[in-house]
Amino acid sequence: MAKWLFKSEPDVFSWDDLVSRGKDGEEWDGVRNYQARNNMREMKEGELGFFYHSRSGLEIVGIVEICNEAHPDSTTEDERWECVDVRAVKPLPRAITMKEIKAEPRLKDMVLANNSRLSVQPVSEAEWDVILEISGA
DNA sequence: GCCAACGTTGGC
DNA sequence: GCCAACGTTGGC
Repeated sequence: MAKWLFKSEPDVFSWDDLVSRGKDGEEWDGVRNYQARNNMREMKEGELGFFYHSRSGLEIVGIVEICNEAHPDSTTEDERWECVDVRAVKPLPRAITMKEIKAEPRLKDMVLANNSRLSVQPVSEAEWDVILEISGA
């Protein structure tokens, strides 16, 4: 199963906000970038992703699950934009910072470290495992 | 708060 | 179809 990573500014929508939505999760709306949208179209229900706090957080804080595959974004009439629904699964035992990711040779090719602008991105199985490992999971 | 990097827009 | 101008993102 593919792995993913979702970025959000904690001041706008944080991990705690997602946790508060419970098992129904939240629509990952507002994405207006084709690459990010295409990634969401690839997602299958039940796949997992990391939740990353950008800008004022700069760390991976938790694991989310895709609970609804791509559907039209309810926040726009523009039918180009689609989104998935995600729900919080569990927090990482320890948040992994951008600094740690950049310092870890095995994560040097991670999209997060190389294309800071992409808000929804794929994570390789190897990268996924390294993050869990250094987090102590 | 700054500004580099990136994506998008629109005039030609 | 090119590319300059513009707006936004996000690390620092």
